[in-house]
This record gives sequence, structure tokens and C-alpha cells, in this order.
Amino acid sequence: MAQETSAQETSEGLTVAAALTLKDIAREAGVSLATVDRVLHNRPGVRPDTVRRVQEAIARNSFQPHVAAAELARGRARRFAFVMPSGPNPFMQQIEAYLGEMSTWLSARRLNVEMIATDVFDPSVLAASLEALSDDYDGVAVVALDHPGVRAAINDLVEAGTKVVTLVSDVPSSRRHHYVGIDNIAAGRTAGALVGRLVGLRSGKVAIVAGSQGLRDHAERIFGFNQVMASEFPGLGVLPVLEGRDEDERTEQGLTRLFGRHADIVGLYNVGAGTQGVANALSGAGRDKQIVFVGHDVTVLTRRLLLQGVMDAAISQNPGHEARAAVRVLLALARGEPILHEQEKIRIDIVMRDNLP
Amino acid sequence: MAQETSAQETSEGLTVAAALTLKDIAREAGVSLATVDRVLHNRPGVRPDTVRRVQEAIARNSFQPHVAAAELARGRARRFAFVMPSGPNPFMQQIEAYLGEMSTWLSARRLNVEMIATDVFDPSVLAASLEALSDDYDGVAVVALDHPGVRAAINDLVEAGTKVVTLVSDVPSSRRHHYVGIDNIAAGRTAGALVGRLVGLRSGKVAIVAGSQGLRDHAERIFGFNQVMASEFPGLGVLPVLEGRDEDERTEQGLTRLFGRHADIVGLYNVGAGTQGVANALSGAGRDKQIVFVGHDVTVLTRRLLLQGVMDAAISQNPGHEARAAVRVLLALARGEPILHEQEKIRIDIVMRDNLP
DNA sequence: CTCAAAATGAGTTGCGTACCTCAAAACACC
DNA sequence: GGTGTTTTGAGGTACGCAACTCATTTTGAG
Repeated sequence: MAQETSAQETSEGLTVAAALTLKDIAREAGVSLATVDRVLHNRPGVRPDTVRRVQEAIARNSFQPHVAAAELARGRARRFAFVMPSGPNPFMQQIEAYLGEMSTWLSARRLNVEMIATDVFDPSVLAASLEALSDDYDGVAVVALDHPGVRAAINDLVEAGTKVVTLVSDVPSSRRHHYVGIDNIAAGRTAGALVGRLVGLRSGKVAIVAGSQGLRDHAERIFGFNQVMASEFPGLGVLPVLEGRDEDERTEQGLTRLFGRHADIVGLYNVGAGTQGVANALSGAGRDKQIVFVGHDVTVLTRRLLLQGVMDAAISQNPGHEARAAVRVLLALARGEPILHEQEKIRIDIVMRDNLP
Repeated sequence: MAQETSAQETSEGLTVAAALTLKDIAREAGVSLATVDRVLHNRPGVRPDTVRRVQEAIARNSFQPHVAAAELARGRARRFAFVMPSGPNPFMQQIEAYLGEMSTWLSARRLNVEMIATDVFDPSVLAASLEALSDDYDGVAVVALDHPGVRAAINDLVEAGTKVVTLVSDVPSSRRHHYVGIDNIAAGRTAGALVGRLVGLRSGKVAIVAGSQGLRDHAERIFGFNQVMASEFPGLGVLPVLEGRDEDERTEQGLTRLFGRHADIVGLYNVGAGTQGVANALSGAGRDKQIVFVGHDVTVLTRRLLLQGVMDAAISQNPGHEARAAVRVLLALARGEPILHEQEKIRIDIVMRDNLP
């Protein structure tokens, strides 16, 4: 490299230096501000030819409405609803807590977020809750059950102009604008790889505990888990799924029976909740340190179990990120801004003792 | 629960419903708009007693200036500089790519981000680059070397009112406003736990490859790694660190010699770059499938090695998240907004084949 | 009490857009 | 060529705040 080359070189900036305004576009296109405004918002009363001319001027200058100006001009605040499972659900509490932490951020942007607790496991109740929201909210985030009635309710909301994102649990066949959550098959695969790798050279059987195989996310995780076990760890026999309905007692009893019947269990995958029950069964059988135990989500309980070495890894989907991503996506949709997919994608976190967040 | 309880109940919203404005605060405090403005921006000429009254009114109503209005009113665009390592550094390319993906987001907010390539490993050059930025930029993100000269340059910038965040590599003793990056000791601990757990019941030695122990992040990772190995896997002997200067050839040669001397190596931790060299040495010795190999960062190469099973896990720090977090933090600092620490924290990602992003 | 300094009020302008009205121009149709 | 309709222009107001000027009031020192 030549000696006189400066040690510091600036690449050109990443954004246009000259910030054009609506007025500039109007001048460029040879029309008035009002017409540009009409084109920009798809309002009627502009000849197709004129529309084209304006759009070309916009594209030519890669014009972007100033977010702040647009936001200020529209005046009214936006309302978002979070439709979440009712009951003392730790997940809902976490989401709510994280939204609470955003409160200054939200109010500085004049955003109102409301939590709506409902029985998300009853399709008709959930659908009714959703139908009741139309017109009142600019955006809705919903922990959705995949059911025709729910799908219809979501589609109705979308039809009415409300922005809809599904949270944690998706309804892929609906017209929801976005899904904020993880790929549960990949999560199951990851769990399978972890159990298999951590078991190592030992041989034996692997147990699976799930809330219910009827839940889409649980079923998908089990599917992914079995996929990996079959293809990569054929030496480890997978026992039939134990359904514990996410309840501690039921899970503990079922597992204790299972441990009694099988002395050669070396790995355990807990797909849903009921973690305390799993831990009790493990310690009750005196096998909490020998059996590789992989579960989901970082809670107060799983955090403790990880630190104690009872649990070996948790597959986590960062509820804070999900809460913020849902809000950001709804806001971007409402503003007509592009979504930063890379940013809003929820990753499958592997959490072990030493990288506990 | 009583039968008439509705299935849907709305908790109160998370933000104040009535969006107060400066005018309301002025009325509340019994002062004029001008005085509120003076208090809000720490401008002189207000009696302490009045300041208190105004601040109380602000606090009582939890008033938040409307971000959009403030942004619009200040008029001029903001300029941020990213001071990054020069040379064909994949990390810099990734950061730049992710910033490029944000370009519409940035321009809609009238933000200008400029990349400044410099020799970050030469303290005096880096310090000079930083000094040259004063006054020109509202915020600076810098991949910083921890050196007295650099620290002074950072402090000068802060003194001049420029917001400064360190990126990837921190200068904790400086007055930088924020550090965007991971805890490298914890990253090293995580790597250690992974190597130890994945080795499983086998016994043998563990090798460490680093760029240089003089680099702060490398040294910290090694420290964390050794910590875990000593306390949790005392059966695995850790060999002295092999320094490969992040160069493929040097790394390959050194490792090949090491493999020759030690037939019982069961694990390998690559702290920095030179990954291709590691892979070559492993396959050259025919031990690519037996030795547990844990490294850092998800690149084209490590992705391939993970898929091939040569590499078992990568500790990653999501460059996209880092780029966006740096921008968001600089913007929040410039606006005087609070920082969402939970959001901006860079997590230590464990990436295995099945949760590759 | 006097006078300068400090504190405060009042007001203006501008930021870029949304949204509205009203009038003028262009157009289509017979 | 006249009619009615559609399209366009011109202009205004509002949004909430920043940043400034200038006049007025209050304060405190002597």
C-alpha cells in the first residue's frame, strides 16, 4: 500500500445526504403537494398517468417520508392489544413485565398497549375475544390456537385493516401479517441434538414429557426431537411420550412410574411446563445427576435447576425479545415501514449454566 | 369464578391514556412554556425553586416529550460514525452489511451512518482517528483497543458532547457511554462447559488456539475457559495456549505439531479466527470427527463446518444485533432517551447444527 | 430606595407531514 | 358547444416541540 495513503478512510455514508421533502417531490413531478399526498396514500382522484409521474419522482429520489413528521401529523395515538392466556401463566407475566420496562419508550411514541387475558385454549372464546377488538385497535398480538374459528377471526381483523401478529404460537394458514416466535421443529431438533450429544457414549433410553401432543408447538417439538434421535442417535431408544398436561403432580407421578419400569433411562426431554414435577421425579429416584435433562424456557425454576446441575440445558425463546419484536412489528406495519426481518426473527437460544442471561 | 364474569378482561393500559403536552405541564407548574423548555434542556436562568416545581409537575404527570415532535423540531439530521478495523475483515463486512439493511430505517429517521476504516490495532493511529471526529459527529461507535491513548481519545470525545459506544471490544476504564458486546469471560466459560460436556466420559487433553493472549477479548475468553475446565472437568488436562495470530497457515502448522506430540487430545477450543487452519489440521490428522471442536462466530466457514460435523458448536455474538444495538443506543443517547438494557444486551449464543440462524 | 442582574413570560418561526376545503382546470359525453 | 364529472391546484390548519428574541417582572446587593 502506498505510503501516503491515509490511515483513515471514510466510505460514503449509508444514507442519502440530502433529505428530500414532499415539496421537492411535488416540484420534481410538476404537481402540487396535494397530489403527491393523494398518490402517497392511495387516495382517489388522480389520473393514472399523473400517479405514474409522481411515483417515478418518488422512486427516482428514493424519497422516504420523515417518520417523525408523519407521526406528528397524524395526531392520534396508536392502540395495540396483546391477547394472552389467562391464569397465572409465568409466560404472560414475563411478557407483561417486559412491556412494562418499555413504558417510557412506548409513551414517548404515543403508543398504548393493553393486555387482554382470555382463554386461548378454547377456540370459540378466543375467536370471540378477537372479534370484539375490531375497530378499536390499530394492531393486535395474539397467542393463537390453530383452529378454523380462530383463523377466521384473525382474517376478519386483517380485513378490517387491523395489523395482526401471532405470538409464540402461529396460525400459518391465516392472513396474519407476521409471526413472532420460534420454529418449533428446529427447537425440537436442537433439544434432540443436545440430549444426544450430552449423553455421549452412554447407551440407554430417552424419555419425552409433553403437555399434550394436541398442542401444535408441542407436537412440532416432539417431531423435530424424534427426527434427530432417529437419524443421529439410533442407539438411544426413545420411549413413548408421557403427557403431563403441563401439571407438576401429574408429570411427577407419570415419570416416577416410568423410572421404575426403565432403569436404563439416560436422557429426558421436557417439551413444555411441569418442570418442577420433572425435577421432583428425578431427585425422588436419585437420578437427577445421571440423567441428561433438557427443557424449555428460562424461568426462576429452570434457572435454579441449571445452576444446581439438575437441568443440563434449556431451549429458550427470550420473552423480552418477543415482546419488543411484537411491538416493533406492529408499529412498522401500522406506519407502512418495512420490517427488519433479521432483527425481529426469534432465535432458538441454547442456555446452559455459563451463558445464563 | 362467578358465572357472569366475562371471558375477557382488559388490564389497564401500559401507558397513560391522556397524552400530555408541554403546555399542560406549563399550566400545572404555573409557569410559561419558555420556562418549561429551559428546565427540560438544562438551560440557565431558572431559579432552583422553579426548576423543582417544574420537575415535579413533569414527574407527577410522568410527562414524556413526544419523540416525533422533538425530532422534527430540532431540524438537522444526526451523524454517526462507525470506526472499524481496516482490511478484509469479515466482521466489518457483516456489520456494514447489516447497517446497509437498515438503510431505509435510517433514512426515514434522517440518520447518517458512516463507516471509518482504520488500523484499530495501532493505538496511536486509532486515537488519531478518533480525535479527528470531534464536532463532526453526534455519535461514534468504535471497535476499541484498551490502551491509555485510546482511552484519552474516547474521553475527549465524550467531553466534547459526542456519544460514544464501544463495539465488540471494550475500554471499561474510559468514559464511553455504553459497551455493545459480550462478556468474554462468560463466553470462555460457556465454551469450556460445552467442550467438557461434549467430550463426556472420555478422558484426554484439551487444546486451546488463540490469536494472541495480548488481545483483551482473547485473554478473557481463555481465562473463563480455564476456570471451568479446572473446576468442573479436572480430569481433562489443558495444554498451553497455541498462538496462531488468527492466521490459517500458522494455526494449521502449530496444531499439526501439537497433534503429533499428543495422541490423546479429545477437545479443542479456538478462541479467535484461523478457523480454516484448525479444520485443515484436524482433517489432516484424520481426527476431525473424534475431537470436540468449539469455536467462535457464525461465518460461511463455521456454518459449513458445523453442518459437516467437523465443528461441534460455535459461540456467537450476532453481528446484526450488535450493529443495530449500537445504532439504537447512540440514537437513544443523542435523544436523551433511556436505554432498554435488556434489549441492547448482546447475548452469548450457542450455535449448533440444528439451531443455525 | 435604587439599580443592575437574574428570572420569567410572551411570542415567533420552523420542522415535514396529514387532512381538509374550495375553486379552477381538464376532460368526457352528447 | 354546452353540460356534468373528474382531476388538480392552492392554500390553510394542526401536530408538539426546539430554539430563539425581546420585553417585562422579580430579586438581591448596596
